[in-house]
Amino acid sequence: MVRRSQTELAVLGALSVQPMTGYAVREAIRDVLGHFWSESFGQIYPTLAALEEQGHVRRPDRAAPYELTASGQRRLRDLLAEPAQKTPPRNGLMLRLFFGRQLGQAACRALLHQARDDAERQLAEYTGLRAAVAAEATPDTPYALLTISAGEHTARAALAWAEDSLAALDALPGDQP
Amino acid sequence: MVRRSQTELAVLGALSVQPMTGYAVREAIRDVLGHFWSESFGQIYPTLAALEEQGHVRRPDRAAPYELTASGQRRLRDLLAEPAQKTPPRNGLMLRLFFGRQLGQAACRALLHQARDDAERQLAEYTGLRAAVAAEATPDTPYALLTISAGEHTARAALAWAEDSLAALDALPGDQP
DNA sequence: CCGGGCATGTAACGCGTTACATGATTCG
DNA sequence: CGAATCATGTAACGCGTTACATGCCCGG
Repeated sequence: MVRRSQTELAVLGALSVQPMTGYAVREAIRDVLGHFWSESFGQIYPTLAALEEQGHVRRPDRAAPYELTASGQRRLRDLLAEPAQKTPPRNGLMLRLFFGRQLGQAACRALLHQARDDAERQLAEYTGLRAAVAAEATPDTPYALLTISAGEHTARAALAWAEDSLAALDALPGDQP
Repeated sequence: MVRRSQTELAVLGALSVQPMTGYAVREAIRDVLGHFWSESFGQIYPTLAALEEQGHVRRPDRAAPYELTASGQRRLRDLLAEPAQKTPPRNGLMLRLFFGRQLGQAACRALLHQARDDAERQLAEYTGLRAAVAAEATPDTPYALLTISAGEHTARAALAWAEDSLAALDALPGDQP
């Protein structure tokens, strides 16, 4: 089974919004998709070069931003229609908590505090982001809000879980912090 | 900044429960940590070989299961104490929904249905798992329950989000399915 | 005796990150 | 004029997956 990169999809998607330089593509992915996607320079530039060679993107001249061609537009739709391949799970926090007895109860509490604070900060971020996105209504806005909503739900779940878990550790016999 | 693998940690952690062959380590990771961690054969065997060379694990003879040495025990605690490095986010579902206008409303609905069903199935799985783990009380049980609880919270959040989102798409002007 | 599970590895490959190198432009 | 930002790339490396190769042992 071939494992295919989804970098191409992310780059084409970014360019479908508006023409951009490679640098701007990276910024767009970091700032707009950053909550659920990431790409590094070392991926973006070679991908753009390959896309240009295949005629999916074009630059009027070397200084101009890349823009989607008709074939690139088609390619984007094809890639979007492919099933999303899930990355294998790798949650370092869970790995540590699972072996929490080896790590010690106090350290586990610290990890959970950290997780709670992270979730709170993220939730605030999403709330601000939602306001910013909702302000300007484009045909794309409803879909962007879907992904923000997912972030909010996830952050709230993480928050509740961390607090449940801190309570559960408190109820545990043994050294209290 | 060095990016360090956490495979070593997962393998040492598995062996901290009981001595195991490489094959059993893989099964344990798949069946017990599977909800938040994954390793493949191609990682496990070389890691075991390296750990053996460093004296962190030992095999009485070539057919026997690996067991932790005192130094391996120490190594495990050191690795557990290191901060969990988060893998960069890569959520193919969100990527597709974000560009949902290009993909089409009907296809988005299909993705969300799929997500809802997945979340429901997972939730049921966690409930069963919780019962199984809670049945046998060991000092490790409370920590295992923490990770199961995280799974439950996450699955419930995904479920609620998918249903919210389906409703939001229904409210959208445009082609209804 | 044969199929399936147990068991141990290795080789090849692709993906992705990090670090390095370089230059233009802009702004204080 | 010097620092920061914009901009484009390349090289090296590590991680992880997949596929391949091999053999043992046990139950039907």
